[in-house]
Amino acid sequence: MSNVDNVAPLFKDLADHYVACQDCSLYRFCLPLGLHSRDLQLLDKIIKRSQTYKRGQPLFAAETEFTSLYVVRSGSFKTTISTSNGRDQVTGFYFPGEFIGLDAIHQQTYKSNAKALESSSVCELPFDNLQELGKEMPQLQVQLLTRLSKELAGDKGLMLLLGKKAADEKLATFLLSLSQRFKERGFSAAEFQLSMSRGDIANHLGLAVETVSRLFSRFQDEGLITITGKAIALKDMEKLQSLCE
Amino acid sequence: MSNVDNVAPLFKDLADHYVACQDCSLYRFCLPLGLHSRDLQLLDKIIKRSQTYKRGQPLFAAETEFTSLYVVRSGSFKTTISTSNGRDQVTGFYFPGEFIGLDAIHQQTYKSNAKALESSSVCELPFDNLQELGKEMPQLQVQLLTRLSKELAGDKGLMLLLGKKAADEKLATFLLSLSQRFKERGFSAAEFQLSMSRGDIANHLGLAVETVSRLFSRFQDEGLITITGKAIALKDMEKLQSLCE
DNA sequence: CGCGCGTTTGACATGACTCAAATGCTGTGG
DNA sequence: CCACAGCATTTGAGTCATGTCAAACGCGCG
Repeated sequence: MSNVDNVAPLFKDLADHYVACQDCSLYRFCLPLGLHSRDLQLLDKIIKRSQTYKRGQPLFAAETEFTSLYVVRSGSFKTTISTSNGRDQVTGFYFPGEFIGLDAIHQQTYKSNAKALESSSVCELPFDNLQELGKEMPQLQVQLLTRLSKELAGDKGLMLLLGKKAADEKLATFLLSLSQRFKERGFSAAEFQLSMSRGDIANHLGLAVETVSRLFSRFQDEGLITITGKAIALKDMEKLQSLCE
Repeated sequence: MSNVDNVAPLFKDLADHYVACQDCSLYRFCLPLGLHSRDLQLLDKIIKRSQTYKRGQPLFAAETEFTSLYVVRSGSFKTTISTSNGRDQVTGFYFPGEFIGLDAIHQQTYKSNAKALESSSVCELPFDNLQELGKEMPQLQVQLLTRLSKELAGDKGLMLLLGKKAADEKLATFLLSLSQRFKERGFSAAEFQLSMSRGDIANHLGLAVETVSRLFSRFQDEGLITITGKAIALKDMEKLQSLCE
């Protein structure tokens, strides 16, 4: 049994077969929210439910032509950007219902790399078609605007984390942010799987792998969490929360 | 003579009197770009050209109701977000033609504080009116989307800076980014005024004030820059550039 | 079953922060 | 217009959190 299947991907039921937006279990977190039935069907037609992506497989690469936005359908992804000398920063993790590629709109070029963290699938939204549709569906444009704004606000929070927080505060903030996102999707806020590696977490938080590893150990010793491999349980949310300020 | 007037604010000519979009010297960097003449006039009508803001004066405060987007007309602003225990992070500096408040759309609440860095003025765009207009002007929505995407891309770059760069690389990157933005606006890329304090720069880059001060001195010793007070001249762009990777 | 990589743990080095103090600039009030 | 008060900036010395290097471990995959 592969590592990938070992950890059941989120919303795995959506991975392999066609599901129209209106029947999709992600509907209430997703773009079409608030569209009328007729509009929904039009949107449905431009969505490409593409193949699945295996762990490590790129969804798109930096510096390639921007064609589509993607919404995670099942599994998870990470995005990274790189300096010219090869250092890179994990800019985000993406879970079902979340958009990937929003930062590519303005230059019509992807400026990040996006990779699957586990077996995953996406809904592909060809941007030109989406914009055509947007002309007749203001509500769709509003949704897009809102999504962009939400990611922007999240990134400002990350800037606070990266610029002002100590290592333990960073990790606590990260864990609670994941927890919150799983909770919103109807999963346990206290127990979940970390589909990304320690290296990815460390990179994302601006820390060394060793620091993250040591912190996981310390948090466990202090009774804040239980962690075995990729499975984590948050045991003392209040203390974690108090670490975040 | 006050400090504020000492340093001539950018686009000061726009500060005090009414200028229609089509006559505005910022037109080609601004929202209305690409709108038809008729649409431009409609947009013009919803814009509030509000009073000027003095140094330190808030444009809006975090946790207050979101009503408007703002475009800087003259001068400059900074935005900050805070942890619950009072630490705060400068999330951005804003110059003429740039949008402030885009991260507030999704929750209809400002989540940052915005403050003038010098005597400044803005165009206020009441969001509800803007959305009304957007329904009949897809081009306007596209512009908005593009602006949001651009800021998002910039923030990803800042995450790379905050997470992966050493102090001197951070400062070099910051200086060149300012240089680039001034250049785009038709100003000298090599010589400009730093309207923000050393403290603001340090905070924005995730450094201590002392570190920034020392780096300015070092850069000067090494012939990379000349700096006296708020006036800076970039003397060796290539070396600065090589520090950024 | 064995190789390889991700993870953990330990020892040490160091870049950047903190504390402290001198200096300079700015805005204010006389 | 000048003098003073207060804040911003610079510079120096010492500390510390986190990174780097190194090695052992163990899980997962072929």
